Amino acid sequence: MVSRMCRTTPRSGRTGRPRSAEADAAILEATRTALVDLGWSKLTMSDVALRAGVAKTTLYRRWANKSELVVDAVAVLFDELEISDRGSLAADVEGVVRQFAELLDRPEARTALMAVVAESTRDPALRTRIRRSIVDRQKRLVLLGRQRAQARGELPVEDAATASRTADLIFDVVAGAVVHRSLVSAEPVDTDWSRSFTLLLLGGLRGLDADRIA
Amino acid sequence: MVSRMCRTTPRSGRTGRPRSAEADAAILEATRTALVDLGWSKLTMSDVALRAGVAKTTLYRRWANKSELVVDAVAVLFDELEISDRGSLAADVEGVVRQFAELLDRPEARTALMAVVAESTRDPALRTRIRRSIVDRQKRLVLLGRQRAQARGELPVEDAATASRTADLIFDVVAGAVVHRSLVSAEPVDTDWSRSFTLLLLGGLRGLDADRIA
DNA sequence: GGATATACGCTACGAGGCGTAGCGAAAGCT
DNA sequence: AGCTTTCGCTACGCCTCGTAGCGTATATCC
Repeated sequence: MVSRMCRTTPRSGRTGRPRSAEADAAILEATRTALVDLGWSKLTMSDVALRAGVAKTTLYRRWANKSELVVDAVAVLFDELEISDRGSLAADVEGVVRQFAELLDRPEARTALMAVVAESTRDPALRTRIRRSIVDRQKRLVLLGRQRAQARGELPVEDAATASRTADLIFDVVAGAVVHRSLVSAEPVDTDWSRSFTLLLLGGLRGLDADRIA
Repeated sequence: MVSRMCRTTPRSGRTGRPRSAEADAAILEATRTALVDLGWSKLTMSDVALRAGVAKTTLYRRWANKSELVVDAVAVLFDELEISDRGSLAADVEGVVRQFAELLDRPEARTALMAVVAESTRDPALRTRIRRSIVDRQKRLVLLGRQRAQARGELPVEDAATASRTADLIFDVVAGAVVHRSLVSAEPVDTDWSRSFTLLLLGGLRGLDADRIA
């Protein structure tokens, strides 16, 4: 639960007045509500500072720009995702797909996510920040799901290298498809779609195994 | 090939001096090179006007804002995609995946695509513009690929409703996965990945059929 | 306690983008 | 011709960005 919050170096030296943790929390909260009210493009640093009851300079002491601030503000939302054991791999996948879709329905998430990814195409530092605080942390869902499925005998056990590549593939397919469905196609991720998608994914996984055996 | 280019109404009444087609082309071209040089966030209307050798006011007579201009400038890139007949469904899918990945490697495409999608989450007009000029036009690839595969006997023929839903699903999975792989995970869409992904997808499609029969 | 070091709130500022208004000139159409 | 619309140009008000400078507050170290 220790959110790393790797903002502008808070000076590892420990002398002087420490940064206010309340200010941190207020700023991130204000950023989220500003995202809801205004969206990414109309969100301004001055507005966030005003909402947080903090001076604008305080924001710039912690975050270099809007993108980095928003990544930190939104990252915590993704920690709510979890893959609960529903008895079968299909049910587990379907559950996490629905959860992810609900997350993307929240205005602060949908407006921020694509925007920071777009920004990251020209900002390597931002890209690694996104990976560390959002993307990589969600791979746990894939790993856990696979682990459970293997324990149930639904999926074969693979060597480490293959397992890693397969997990990456699954992650891109699941996250990509859900994001594309809800943000680009702008169609609902309802029960029907989730079920069809899960069927497609699991069938595909069996195909991968079959290919490996053959 | 008639690019609809539905910008600010060019006055369907036909009297008066017509808009310069050269200006149109110069502006869109300038927008693409500006995207390469500066990226989405640092691209300015003034800069595009300068590059195009056109007054800034001319831009605003045609496009309401940066997002709409960029959508039109980038849309033409997607028309280059084609699904050539490579003899098998697997080869066809793999080919279009690689093509799409190459497109997303171009700096003007990668920086623009996510940005306008992000913007569209708060701008319904922009969203429909994106759908019409980019997304929907690419579904032809899915439809054509399926058609060929059915002719080869690789895929069963379905009724119209099922076919439409399946096509949408495939589209979201393919486009979503490739975008996520290259822009979010920032990993290369190389031969290995394309092959694994195709295997997963085709295996999944067989699974969908099996489920429908059972 | 005092010295030091940092964070904070505040004000002010220059730089630069946005989008519009108003002008005279150009280029079509009837 | 006369009408209509576009074009290039200049100028403008509004807003945001990100920084500098100041006095004050709050920590740690001696």
